[in-house]
This record gives sequence, C-alpha cells and structure tokens, in this order.
Amino acid sequence: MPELPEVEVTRLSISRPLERARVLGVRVGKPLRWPLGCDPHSLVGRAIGPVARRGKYLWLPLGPRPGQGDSDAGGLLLHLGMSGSLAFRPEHTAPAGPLGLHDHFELFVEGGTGSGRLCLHDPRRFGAVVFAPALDQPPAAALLARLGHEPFDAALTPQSFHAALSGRRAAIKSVLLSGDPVVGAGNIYACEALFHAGIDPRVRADRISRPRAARLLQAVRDTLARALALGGSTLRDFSDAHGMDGAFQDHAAVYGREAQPCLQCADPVRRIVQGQRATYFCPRCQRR
DNA sequence: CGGGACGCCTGTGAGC
DNA sequence: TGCTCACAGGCGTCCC
Repeated sequence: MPELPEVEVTRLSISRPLERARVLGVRVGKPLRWPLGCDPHSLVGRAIGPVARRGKYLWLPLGPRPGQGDSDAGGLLLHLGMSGSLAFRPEHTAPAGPLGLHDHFELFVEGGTGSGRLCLHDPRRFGAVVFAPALDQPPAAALLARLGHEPFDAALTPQSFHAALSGRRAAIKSVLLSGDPVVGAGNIYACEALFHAGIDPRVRADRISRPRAARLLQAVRDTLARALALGGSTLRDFSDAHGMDGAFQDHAAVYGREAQPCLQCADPVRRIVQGQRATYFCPRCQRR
C-alpha cells in the first residue's frame, strides 16, 4: 500500500503526538524485514526529534540515552512495506502483555500533547524498523543510498528528468517503479501518472521525448500531490495514525479498473503485467 | 551495469 | 461449506 503520499500522511499524523516526546517503553512483536539492530530497552529515555521522510522511509531522530553524550544519539528508520501502518493511541499508562496479532513494534511515549503508544501494524511484515546512529551511517545509509530525487525537489527539472530517462531501455512504468529518476510513485501512482501524461506504460523510457518527459514529471507531481491532499489511498486497511482513511482510491482513473470504461474515452481499461506487477492503462488515451 | 525474476509474509476473494 | 490458487500498496538480492 504505502507509497509516498501514504508515508507522508503518516508522517504528518504522528508529528504532533510526538512533539517534545520521550520514549518510556518499547515492545516488539514478530521479526520484521530486518533486525532492529539494537537492544529495544536501549531506546528508553531518549528524546524524540522531528519526524522526517526520505522516499518511502520515515526517520525518527532519537537523542542520546540519559547521562550519555550527543555521540550516543541515533534514530529509527521505518518502512511500511506493503501492508504497514502506524497508529498513535493515547494511553495514560504503558500497556502490558502481548501486542496485537500483527502489531510488531511499539513505542510508549510521553509527549507535549500527553502520553500514548505509537504502534506499527504490519500483517505481511515486509516493513522494517532499524536503529542507526545517523541517516548517513550504516545500516540506514545503505538503504537510502540509491534513492532517486524527491518528487518535489527543485533540483529535479524536466531537463534532468528527461536525461535520467534517456539512459534506460526498460519500460517507463518499470523505470518509475524503480525509484531511480524519482522516488515515491509506487504501483498505483505510477499507473495514474502515466494515464494523466497520456503515455503508454510499455514505452521504453529512453524513447520518451523531452516534452513528454516534462508532461510525465508534472503528472507524477500532480498525482502525488492530489493523493496527499486526499489522505492517500485506502485499498484494504491503510489509515493515518488516528485511523483516518484515505480517499484517493475513489479518484483513480485506471488503477484497479480493469474492463471498466476509461473516464476520458469510455474504452475499456486494460490490465497487463510488467515486471511481475499489474499495470492498468487506457490503450486509446495512452500513446507510444 | 541494466534488467528482470525471486523471495520475504499473511490475508482475501474468486472459482471449483 | 471448504479447499486451492492467484493476487495484493515494496524492495533488496541474485543471476543473466
């Protein structure tokens, strides 16, 4: 589920409850994609800093343990994988006993807006929570090293985007999913952006002209911004930290609409498979 | 080095 | 009703 808009919606929804917060307790469930990389108890007592996002990763800065110097600081790199979501639930006292069936990591915190627990719910456990001393230190650095530009980074221009596509012979849909030229568009938003740009997802990336690359970049930005404004997409169970569902799924032009009429031309939307992933597009509105 | 397949997990819905 | 199978929002790793 979680593509960039859902991760950003999550970031925004946990920012307030975590303001000036401190970790009072930690509980862990089943293993996630990678080991936490530290003793969970070593997180207790640390101050939580402003939550940041890079691509689909969240970064939760943590101050040093009580009595330790600044060099003891670190943070948690979080990824929601395919089925992850974060929930913040106000609680007066630290919950005890086992976590919920699919709750695999929980911080009990005391913050400026009161105490509560921040819980990662992830049935498929493709998500991750990893401790690192800093974003540019292992193991965080390696995970972020190969990410492309943030979609709204001013350094990403139609020219540089076109140049990035020109070296890739793979289908444009696959190149968007790779997160190489630009991060954030997953399967839903890559399909939607290509529809709004009028580009056939099977076109080789290096065969896209400059004007069409410019249109695609704009479509990626517009699609992600619209999804963010709508609270993301809730296909099955995604919601923000307060349980609010997204609404973008009701505004998708092609994603999940196989055989239904195209909203522009009424021809049936097609579903194909590219790189083991479903692609939805309109063969009439999206040209080679 | 680019490109594509695999595997990590569990839940759900369709079809028989 | 109950079983089996295909498929689901991501992405690091491996092999060609």
